[in-house]
Amino acid sequence: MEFKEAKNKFIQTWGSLGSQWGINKTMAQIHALLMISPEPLSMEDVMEELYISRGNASMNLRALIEWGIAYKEYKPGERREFFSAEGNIDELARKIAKERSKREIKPTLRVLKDVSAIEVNENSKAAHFKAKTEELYDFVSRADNMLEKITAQKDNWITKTIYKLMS
Amino acid sequence: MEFKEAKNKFIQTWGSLGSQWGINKTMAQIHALLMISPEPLSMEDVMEELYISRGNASMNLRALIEWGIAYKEYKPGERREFFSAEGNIDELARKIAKERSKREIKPTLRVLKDVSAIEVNENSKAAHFKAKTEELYDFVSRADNMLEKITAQKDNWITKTIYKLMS
DNA sequence: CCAAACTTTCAATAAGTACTGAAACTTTAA
DNA sequence: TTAAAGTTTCAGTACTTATTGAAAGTTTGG
Repeated sequence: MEFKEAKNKFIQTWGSLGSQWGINKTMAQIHALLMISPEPLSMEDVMEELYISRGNASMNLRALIEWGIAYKEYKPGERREFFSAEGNIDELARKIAKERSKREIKPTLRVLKDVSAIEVNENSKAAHFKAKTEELYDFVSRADNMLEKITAQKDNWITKTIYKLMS
Repeated sequence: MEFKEAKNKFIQTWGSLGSQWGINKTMAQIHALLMISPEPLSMEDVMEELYISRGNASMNLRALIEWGIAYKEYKPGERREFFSAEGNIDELARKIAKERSKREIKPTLRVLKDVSAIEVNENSKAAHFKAKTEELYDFVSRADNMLEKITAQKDNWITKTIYKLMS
């Protein structure tokens, strides 16, 4: 396999991985492209490499920046903006975990808390519902907590976690 | 909030959570319905509760069974099949983690291994690509490993993990 | 072996999501 | 202050994915 082929394969794979994880395909592809580029890229570069429109590039670059996994850069003497990806993979994973917790886990916890708060009399279906959703609330909040603890470890959190798990 | 309202809210929330995580909405909704039902449900029950067609119910029930998070049950004297959800949440999470690792992480690792195997001469772009994808391979395989270690712990793996992380 | 009860499949279609492209907006340098 | 360079927005459209529903398939009891 030569470079160009490998590069395309990587970008496609990262893109489809993204869509399986609720991140849109183009956003993940742009991220892949920035990650493997030694130099920051202009929006024009991104458009040309991925054959996408200006609008699409603009929206997804913005989303990447909001997630904190891409940065705008300015080159001296250049008017346009350049973009680069978060280079530290640990940090990348940490930011993704944080963002998903904020967007998905936290809202889910709120709903679980609400729905498990129903009053139950002798209705066995309602009682079962209350018990089950309470159990889920408990589980999800503990899992979220675990994720926070794992990613809070500064450098090499994966290695540190594996090490601790062996004890 | 009364039972019926809470129940709907829970099913909707679980459904949209599912689609954010690459599981289809109906599959997640059926799972939610089975989880909160004290008794196994027939396909007819599922169709009526969620207002979905027979085909849809059939396909998604099958998918849930393939994932190992729902079971077929037979009642004496009843010809039709009944369905129930995995009742143990620890086990549920473990099975989901396992399935996603198999479907997404493992194939990604294969691609990362392949693309990082390119030969590089003095081409700096290719060299950077190789380094970056090797780094990603390393990270992802360690993360997958960590997930396996965490979920391998028999009961209460979340609690155990949190405890170990505090050391 | 048959027909009734039930389940699965899949082509057609609906629903949902992402993308384009042109217009509006913003910034910069002269 | 202006126009050129660059960026964002969003309505319309294309593309993708999920769902229906009817036909085909399967199982069971008599």
